[in-house]
Amino acid sequence: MPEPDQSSRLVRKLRISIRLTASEIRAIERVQGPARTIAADVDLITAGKRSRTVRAIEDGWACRYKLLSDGRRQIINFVLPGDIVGLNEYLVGESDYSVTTLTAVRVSSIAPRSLIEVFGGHPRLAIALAWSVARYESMLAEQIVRLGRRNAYERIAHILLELHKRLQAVGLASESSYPTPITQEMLADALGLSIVHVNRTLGRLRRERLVSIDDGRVVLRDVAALAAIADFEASYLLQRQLPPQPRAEMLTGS
Amino acid sequence: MPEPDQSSRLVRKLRISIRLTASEIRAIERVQGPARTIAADVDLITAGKRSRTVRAIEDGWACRYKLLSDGRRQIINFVLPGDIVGLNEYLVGESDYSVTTLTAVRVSSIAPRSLIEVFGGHPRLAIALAWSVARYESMLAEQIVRLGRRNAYERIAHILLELHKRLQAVGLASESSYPTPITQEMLADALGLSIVHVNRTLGRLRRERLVSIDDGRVVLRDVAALAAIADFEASYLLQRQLPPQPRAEMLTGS
DNA sequence: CGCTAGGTTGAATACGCTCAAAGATCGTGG
DNA sequence: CCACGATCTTTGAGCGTATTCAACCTAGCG
Repeated sequence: MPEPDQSSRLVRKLRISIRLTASEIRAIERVQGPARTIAADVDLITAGKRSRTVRAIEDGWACRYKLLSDGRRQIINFVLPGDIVGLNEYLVGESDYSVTTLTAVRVSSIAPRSLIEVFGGHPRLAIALAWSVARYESMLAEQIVRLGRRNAYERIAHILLELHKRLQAVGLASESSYPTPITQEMLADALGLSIVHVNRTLGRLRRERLVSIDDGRVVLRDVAALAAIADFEASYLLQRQLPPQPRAEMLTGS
Repeated sequence: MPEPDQSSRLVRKLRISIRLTASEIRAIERVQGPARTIAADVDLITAGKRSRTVRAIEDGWACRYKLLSDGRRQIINFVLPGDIVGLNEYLVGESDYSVTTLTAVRVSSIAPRSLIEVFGGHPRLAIALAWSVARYESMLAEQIVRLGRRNAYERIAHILLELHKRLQAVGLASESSYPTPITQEMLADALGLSIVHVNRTLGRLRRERLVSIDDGRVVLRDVAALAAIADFEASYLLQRQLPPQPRAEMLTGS
């Protein structure tokens, strides 16, 4: 029986792209401050305001969203354990979007300077981080395809599969199900649909024994059929293991 | 009379975020190889293939897109002069998306290694690049909002305004118009609409004397009205000038 | 026990799609 | 030089997906 993985979610996430050494793992855990808990429905980042804090999500869900002036809301993407929030905003100095917690969230702060110091000593970690930023871009691109060229039925199937893969990567999903705080309203705002239509479409998926969401848990009853419906291709999420000495020259310039 | 700006599009783009010194400008121009021309409808990057070339677009239009297995196409974003293509793909080693030229395109190659060397000597250039990557992410996020929460009329107004601002930034648009190779099919694929519906909606915008696209030129006849319709907020594109010594510590770790 | 948040359902409507056909422009080959 | 094909645009008609409005249900909580 394998012993349970006790490392932080951030470590688990970065591990996907690179096999980390013990010293690298310690280095990551050193940049993370002590974890603290933030309640649900609190803005981590507010649109239009300066943002100088970088955080790693340890537990709980958040989302990045934007409001139109008439109140319509669009969720850009969901933020899950293992994700880093605020790096982009720190860089630009101010955010165009808000990030809000959907549940109580356990986060640790990261001092950007200490991040840089660590990268100096562990260039492969810089690569792992750059990789994860690149994967974030791929997720945004896939969200664009989802909204632009998939119908409601396909969109829901697709996003539920994506969340499954992402949670699996950090050890938070079983083979075919995962706990979730997601409401039909959140799904509607993420998928560019109305609540009513999400409800009806979820009902159809349930009647067809493909997915159900009950009691805070998504159960994928037929992953293969769902993937076919959604034209789901997980490669944009999967991160291949880099070779022992990956393209370190990229960042060190050596 | 101000003399015309002869610098490369890449320099002009990077200049937006940072006031560049003469030596920095020379450094940028040194990393760019000689410009060469690529025909229209040629893939610069092909989905699923390894990609090791990084290019700066000097002239012409391209787009990043993805095909679903049944042939539906979604354009993720348009790639304009001044943009860099392939950095993300170089990092991940392989791309999930294709990038194809929409017109003949003049590009210069950038050797990633020389890029790193230059950053060593000019840390502010690294910041300018990171900034432009962050702005790219903002554009993807705004495309998500456009597709998820705007109707056809608003989407078209919004994207035409965005293209205007982006082209203005590199000196390719006048106060209220710009040349464009865009077809109604491209607009449809970018905005998640059918060609027919794009045609009808463009017709409406033309009849209302808001925009017209004629003879390869977009003419914005009433920018203020368009911005109101689209709820267009240019802040996600505008890049503020950094202070003389910007957060260089971020990248140098000093 | 009443409030709130979330989920469910029906009916009418509207936005956008598909299918179909035809006009316009341009390059090319007979 | 004109005909032909190719690409892009335009328009009509009918249909379907998704929206809006409205009402009602349920569970949790103060």
